[in-house]
Amino acid sequence: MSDRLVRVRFAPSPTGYLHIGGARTVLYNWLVARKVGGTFILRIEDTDRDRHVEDSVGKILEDLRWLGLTWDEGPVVGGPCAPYFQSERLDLYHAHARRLLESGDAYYAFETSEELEASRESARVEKRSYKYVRPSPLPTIAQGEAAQAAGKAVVVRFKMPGEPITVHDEILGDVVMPAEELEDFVILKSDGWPTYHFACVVDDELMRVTHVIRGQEHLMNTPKHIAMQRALKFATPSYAHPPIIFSMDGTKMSKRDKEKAIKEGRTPPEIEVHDFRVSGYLPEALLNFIALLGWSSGDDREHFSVDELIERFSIERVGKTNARFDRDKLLAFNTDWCAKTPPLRLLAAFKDFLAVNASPLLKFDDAMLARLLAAKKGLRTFRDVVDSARFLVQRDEEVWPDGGPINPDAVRKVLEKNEGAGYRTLEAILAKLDAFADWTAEGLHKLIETYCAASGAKMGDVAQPLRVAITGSTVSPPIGDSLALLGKDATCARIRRCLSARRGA
RNA sequence: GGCCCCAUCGUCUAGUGGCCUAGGACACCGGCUUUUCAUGCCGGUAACAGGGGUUCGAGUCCCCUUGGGGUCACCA
Repeated sequence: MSDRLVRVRFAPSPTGYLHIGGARTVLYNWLVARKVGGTFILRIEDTDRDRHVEDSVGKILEDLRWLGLTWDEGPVVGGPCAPYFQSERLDLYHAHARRLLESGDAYYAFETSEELEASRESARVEKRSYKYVRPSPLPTIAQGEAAQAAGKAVVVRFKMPGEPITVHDEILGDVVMPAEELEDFVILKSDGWPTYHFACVVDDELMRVTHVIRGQEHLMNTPKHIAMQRALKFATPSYAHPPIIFSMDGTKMSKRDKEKAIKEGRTPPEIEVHDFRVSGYLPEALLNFIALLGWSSGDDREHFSVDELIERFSIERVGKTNARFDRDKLLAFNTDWCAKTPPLRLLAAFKDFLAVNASPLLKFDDAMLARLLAAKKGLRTFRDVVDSARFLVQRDEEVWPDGGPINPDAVRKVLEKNEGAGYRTLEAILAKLDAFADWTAEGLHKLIETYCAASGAKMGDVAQPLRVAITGSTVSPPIGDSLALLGKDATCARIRRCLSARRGA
C-alpha cells in the first residue's frame, strides 16, 4: 500500500472536552498521517443520544486547534466522505444492516435490555459467567419487521461466526480471541441507531481508513470488528493499540478525579486538554510530553518539536506497557519549552492563556505583557507569570490594607528585624526614588546598586524591603523590573503606605 | 471470576543473546550561582518482580508463579 494512501482517523464521541489520553491517540494518528503525507480524518461518533453533551464537539475542535492537530477531513472542513457526524449517516448503517440481515450474518432479536440485565444479574448472583444465548430458531426478517411494526422493541444482532479470531496488532503482535468469548452483539439498537461497533466498521470502510490507532481499551472490540468486516466483505485495516495512560496513583485518569479533589479541598488535577491550557501549559510542551508516554525515539533525546516528532515517530517504536502521567516531568518539560520558545510565540500563547482565564492582566498591551514575560525568567507555567504580576493589578490599598499587613511574616522577616532596619532603608531610598527620573528597569537597578555601594548595604538588604513595600510579599520579579513595571507613582505611594502602616501599628 | 494484554531505577524509558560494571530524563538528596520565588550549573542515591529452563553466555528466548492493567452494555 502506498504511503500516500494512508488514511487514519480520530473518532471522539461528544461527551465533553478532549481527554488527555484521547489527545495522545490523536497525536499518534496525526503523526502517522503527517509523516507520509496521508490523510487525518476527524469523525464524530454521536450515536448515543443519552450521553450527548451540548457543545462538546465545539470544545473538542477547540482543544485540537489549540494543540495544532489539524484535520484534513471532518467537521468544518468537510471532505469526500461527508458527512463526518455519525448522526447524519443513519441510512448508511441501515443499508448495511439490511445486507447482514439478508446474508444471514445478522438477525432480529426481541429481548429487552431489562430482561438481559436480569439474566446477567442472576448469573452474577450464581457466580456463573454470563453469555448471550443465540435464539433458536432465529427469527426471520419478516418476523422481525412485523414485531417492529407492532411497536415492539427490536434490535439487530450480529451473528459471530463461532471461530477464533486473530488480531494482528502493530504493537502487541498477534492476539487470538477464543470463539467462546465472542458472543452475538447488538449492531442496531431498538431506537434504530447503530452501536459503536457497527457504525465504526461501516464508516472506517466507507472513509477508506487504512490504519486504526486507538487505545488498548479497544483491543477486545477488534475481533468483533474483524468479524463484521469479513461478513460485509470489507478490508481490514491495520490495527495498533497503544497502552493506556494512568494517573500517578495507577488509576485511570478520569474527570471524576477533579470533582473528588474539589470535594476534598485539593486543587483539581488537569485531566482534559483544556485543563492544561487553563493551567498555563504550552501546547508544544504537552504534545512533546504525551508523545513520550508510550513512544521513545531510541536514543537519549526527549525534547522534540512537532516537526521533529513527525520526522521520527513510528508506531513500531511504541511500547506495550501502560504509562503513568508524571506531572512533575510535564512541568519540567514546560519549563524547558518556555525557556526556549521565541518571545513572539510565547507572547501569543500567554495571551491565549490570559484570555481563557479572563485574567485582569488582559488590560495590558502587548509591550507590557512582553515585559512581564521577560521579567519572569525561569517560568514554569504562565500561572507563574500571573502570580508574579499580581501586584500590578492590585490597588495600593489591597497591598497595604488598613486592617494590617496581608503577609505579617514578610513584614517581620524583612522590615522589622534589626530594630526596623528595613523601614529605615525604605525611608532613605524613598527620597532617592521620589527624585529619580530614569524610571526603567536598568536605571532603577543602577540606582539601587549605587545606593548599596554608598551605604555599604547588600543588594538583598535593599531589594527585599522594597519588594515587600510594593507587593506586600517577599516574591516578585527582579526588583528593577518590579519597580519599573509598577511605575513611579504607585511605587512611591506604596512605600509611603507601608511606612505609615508601621506608624499605625 | 472468564478471556486478553503487560512486567528494567519512585516515574517515563534505552536495551532486539556477548558492547550492561544496565544508559538517559523527571523526581529525590547534596553542593554551587543568586536581590525574593523560580531558573541555571555540578555531583550523588536508585531498577532488570520471583523461580525454573535453553545457551559457552540471558535484562534480552521459553515455561510457571506473582503482580499490575484491560474487557466482559441496546456506552463509545
